[in-house]
Amino acid sequence: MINRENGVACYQQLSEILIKQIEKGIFKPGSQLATEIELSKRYRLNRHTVRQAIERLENEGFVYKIKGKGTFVASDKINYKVSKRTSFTTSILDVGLNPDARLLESYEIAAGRELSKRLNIQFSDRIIVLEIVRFVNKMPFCHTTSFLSKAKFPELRSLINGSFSLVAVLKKHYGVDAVRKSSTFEVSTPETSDMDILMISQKVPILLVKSISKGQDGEVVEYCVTKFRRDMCSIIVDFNGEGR
Amino acid sequence: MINRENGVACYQQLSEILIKQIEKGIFKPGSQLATEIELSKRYRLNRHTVRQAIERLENEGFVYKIKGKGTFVASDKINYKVSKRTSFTTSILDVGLNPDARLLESYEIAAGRELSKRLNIQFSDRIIVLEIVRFVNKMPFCHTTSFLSKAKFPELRSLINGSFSLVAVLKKHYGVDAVRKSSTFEVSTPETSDMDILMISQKVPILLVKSISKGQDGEVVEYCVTKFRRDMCSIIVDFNGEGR
DNA sequence: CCTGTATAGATGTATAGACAAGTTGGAGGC
DNA sequence: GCCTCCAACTTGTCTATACATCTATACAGG
Repeated sequence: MINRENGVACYQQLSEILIKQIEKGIFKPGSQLATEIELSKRYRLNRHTVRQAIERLENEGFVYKIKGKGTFVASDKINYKVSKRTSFTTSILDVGLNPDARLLESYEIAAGRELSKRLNIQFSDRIIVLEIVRFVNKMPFCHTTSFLSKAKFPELRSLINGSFSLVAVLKKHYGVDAVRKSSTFEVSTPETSDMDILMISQKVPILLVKSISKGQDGEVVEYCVTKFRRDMCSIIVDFNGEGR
Repeated sequence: MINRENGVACYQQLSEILIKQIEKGIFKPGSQLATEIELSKRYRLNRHTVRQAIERLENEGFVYKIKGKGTFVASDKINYKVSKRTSFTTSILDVGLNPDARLLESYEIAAGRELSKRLNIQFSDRIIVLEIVRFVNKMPFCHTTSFLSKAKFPELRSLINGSFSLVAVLKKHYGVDAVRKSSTFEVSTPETSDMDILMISQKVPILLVKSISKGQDGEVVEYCVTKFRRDMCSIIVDFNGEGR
């Protein structure tokens, strides 16, 4: 199966063999791949070479690994829609899945240089920080850190408790209609804390989305940084839609 | 420098040491990192362990490697702006850099199942395919494959020669005002052909953006797939702006 | 001056062995 | 029956060695 004379690295050949098998649907999502040792015997390769091959599958989001258990075929990516007005809950419900959220922490900090610029407030103004983990079908999906001006939303921390639709709280209690204005997309790798929260290894890339929302008056309402498990989603940006 | 008792993998410790050094600006973009062997001697680690550490830096876009030469500190990412109407050229000029493009290939194919759906045409209709590589400051930046209906733009292939602003050609010769309607963002890894075109190794992730543009009449004009070197850019989506 | 060769040094690939750490299931004791 | 503990199996980490491949430089020969 592995050609050792054609100049193509063995681990790349094995990668492609495995990807083809997965794409053909030979394995169902969640099913276990052959173990590293089985593969190394079957293809007459060293275990490290097999690991190199599987590493690429992991990076591409085809498989995930659990130490002590094995390597498993990943589920299809979720098509996560982002537009001016989409919220997490509606986006996930739209694709027929089950959204959930948990407020990890809420605290206050001084704005500092970067945040004061983003939120268009003073350097020493207080900022409310909300950290929320969102789940899809009970699996951790993304980790959002939101920054809002304390002066504008003084009671936000107590209001948010129990409700995870920030947009709804802002609308109901402050009459603010927050609309996404811009988002920046980057690929990164998780920090230690994110590894625990999102239950991934450091080797799995994450999609980093930084968004700015503004109110009716054009003032910045929220700056948020969301870390998506990149193996779980592809993100669809709708330039037109008001969403729903 | 490396603590072997605290339960943190050596390669992760080294990763963080190197990242900190780079972030502090000790190395300027383009400067060479210590070689693998130097690092392995300095930190008393095996060369493979050093390679594991550097692999993460490469994945994060901090460094790039050239076989036979060494490992080099990468430049800052380009903030590439995408909105309804931004074009590559204006986006790059906006950030003060030098855009360029080259038409790799143009050819025709039958639509087939997926493309006919995307372009809203018949299964057997002909499609014009344009492959364009775009450069920033002479460095390959992205690879775009555009799909357009041959019936709508019969002479496109000869018109496009020499001009790389597809939008301008459509406007000038067909009176069509193409506006981006939606874009899908995914992280992937390059195919063999992309590795050559974008001059990257298979290990460097790429950002895959699939976009749909429509004309004034609301009909789909273009479906394009763009592969960005993810180490070279972060992408900013503007939900409001008409761009320019 | 140009060219081809030799060499040193860099990363890339493959192999081998060892141990760590997490998971699972079964044997054995209670 | 239930619990504990151990053995087997899995992935994770580290080391060691060897050779391939590519780059750059130096140098000899034309």
